[in-house]
Amino acid sequence: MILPIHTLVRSRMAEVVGRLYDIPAGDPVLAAIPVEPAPRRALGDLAVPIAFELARRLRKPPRAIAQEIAAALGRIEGFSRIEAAPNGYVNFFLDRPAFVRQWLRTAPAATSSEGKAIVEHTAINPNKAAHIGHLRNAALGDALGRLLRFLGRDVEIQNYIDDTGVQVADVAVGFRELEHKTLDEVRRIADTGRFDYYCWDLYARVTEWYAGDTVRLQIRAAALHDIEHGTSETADLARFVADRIVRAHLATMRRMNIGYDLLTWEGDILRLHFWTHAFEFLKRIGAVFLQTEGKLKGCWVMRIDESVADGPPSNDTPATAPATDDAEEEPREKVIVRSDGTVTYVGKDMAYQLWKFGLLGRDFYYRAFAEGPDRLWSTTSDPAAATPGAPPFGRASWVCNVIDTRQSYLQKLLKQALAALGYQDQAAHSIHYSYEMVALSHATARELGYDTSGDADRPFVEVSGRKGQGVKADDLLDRLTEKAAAEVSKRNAELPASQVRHIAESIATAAVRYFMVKFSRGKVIVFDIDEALSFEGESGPYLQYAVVRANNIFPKLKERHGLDRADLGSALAVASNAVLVADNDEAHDLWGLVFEAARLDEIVEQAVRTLELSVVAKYAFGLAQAFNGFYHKYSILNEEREDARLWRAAAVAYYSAQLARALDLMGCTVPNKM
RNA sequence: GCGCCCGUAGCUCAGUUGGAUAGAGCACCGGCCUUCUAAGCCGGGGGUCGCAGGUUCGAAUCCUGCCGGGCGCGCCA
Repeated sequence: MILPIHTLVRSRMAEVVGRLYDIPAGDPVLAAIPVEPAPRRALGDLAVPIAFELARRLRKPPRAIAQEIAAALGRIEGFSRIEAAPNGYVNFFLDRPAFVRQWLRTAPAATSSEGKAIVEHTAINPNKAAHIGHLRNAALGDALGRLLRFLGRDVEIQNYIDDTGVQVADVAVGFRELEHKTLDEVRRIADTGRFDYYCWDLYARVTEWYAGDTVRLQIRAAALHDIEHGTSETADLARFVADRIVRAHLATMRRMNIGYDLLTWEGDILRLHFWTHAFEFLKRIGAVFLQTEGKLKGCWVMRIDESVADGPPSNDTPATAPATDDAEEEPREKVIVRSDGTVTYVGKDMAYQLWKFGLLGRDFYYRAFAEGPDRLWSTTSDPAAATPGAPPFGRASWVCNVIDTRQSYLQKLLKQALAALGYQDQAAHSIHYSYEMVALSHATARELGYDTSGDADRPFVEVSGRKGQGVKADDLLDRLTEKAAAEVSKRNAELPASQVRHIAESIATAAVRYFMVKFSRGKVIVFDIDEALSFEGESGPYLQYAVVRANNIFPKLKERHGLDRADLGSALAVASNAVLVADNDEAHDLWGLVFEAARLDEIVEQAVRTLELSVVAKYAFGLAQAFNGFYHKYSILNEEREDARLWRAAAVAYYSAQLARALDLMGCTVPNKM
């Protein structure tokens, strides 16, 4: 664990500096002492630049201060050396042998006393196949859940299903009006082919059909009404479509190693009158009110406070808040309940959010949606359909909604509604995990045969389910699997087809998942098919390969030297430390690999704190690079000095375990061959 | 118009709390498979960090203004 080391360095530093220069304990200089990884192992492991900060105050050159601090620190348990660099850094050298021996033992599982965290992600409209935009969402959401669990948090993953929205209604209308199909006929289509692909095309056709004559929009409105209330054929059709498409999405996500704890259906929120309940709250408190004049007359609206921050709450309120003295600027109002009495998406979401925090005073019924090793629960509004034994869902202390940045405005409203109801704490723990969208590069759009003339002067082409324009998730996975299978067969001619297939699937998944997290979240991914299909350079397969090669060493080590991977720890206990503590490239390179591998915990902590998961991807890649360099430079099996062989094997064993953990955090598995 | 995001090598992107010589992948050029898997490694060329001010011992990073691009701001979700 590297974290306690930072803490140790910080506290000893604060103590010594405070004593040396008579600085009180509360001084900001001592409150947050920066501890950085040193740029090169020859310079040290941890570096503290505090002397620069003190230089002006003490009117002394940084170098002299650093020297005084280093001398005063003396010896600290766990460090072999502490020295002042000529430029003013105080550098800490870890006791290498002690740490390698310690790290080689299995790391204790982290535990957290914080309450349950709910992560909502995926939430694809159940009316068409999943596309690459949805993959980014799911890859990020799933990885976030894994990171939180890594930190010991109790995590619940929810997938929201909008089964009563316009998108499902549109496909139901398509089957009825364009294809004149009965429910039984639609069922036959679903049973005999790729239903999500079929609906993908149908949805695009319906969109065009509406555009052909706007009168047809009334049909949509009627269908929507039917689905929300009625037990009509259209409602049955919509129910069927939603159920089948959800199952298709689950299958797609399974290929990505993504699963859920609970499916929450919007229809259940409606039927259980969650909204009615939430509405009473909001009315009583005055958070929503009936507009009696203007164009919003007859609507229940919420006044929008533009000052509500999007990110984590900052406690320093800006004293210089810009005075909105312009009277002509009328306050923004957001419709929550339409004049016809129906509730908008925002309203339903508020009720859902309140439920997530256990604030609604109502609960769903639950049914088992899928059995098997990863049992999946689903909400239901029918007590008779409930399955006994459901765990206590909801009641979280931290809620994170993974939704792209285009919904920032609505997520802000959600937060504000909680605050307006007096739930300041929950509002502060209502997190919008916002990320930028996925678009298509012109080259890829052209390759897929889309008409991009409308986007000719734009930097990229929009992905649009409505237009049926995009790369389907399963198509991408299929292409990757096919390509990976060819590569695996090429290298392992003796492998049976089933095993090739299995490995290829693992590679394909890693390729997609790594691709989706390697970009920082604020960056638009301009999806280029050739780039995504690459297995070289900074890619998931590169990382997998770096673990596979390392793991291959151990059976041979056992065979040739009779040394078991599990016994490295005890073998090291009697090995000489010389190869690790020398001041030469060999020692620095060996230690460098181990030290880098040990930074995983720190990286995870940073990724969760900043909600920037790309740091995990970048770290894993850098670690793989470090190993590949080491692998080429230093042999293990052919190393003649026994101590060196032992330390190297230990370093590689530790590295490979750590990189495998990092890969697992991104939902990637490690094949035994590639 | 208002709000949020982006601008770093030819292309795609990293750059942590402001800190040591601004890095990586792709592409390009040159090397390395009788030695643990070449999905790899080593070397090379390639930079006004959008522009201009400011703060600081120190700025790609923080502040202000501007320029360019994207996305929001609906009785859609």
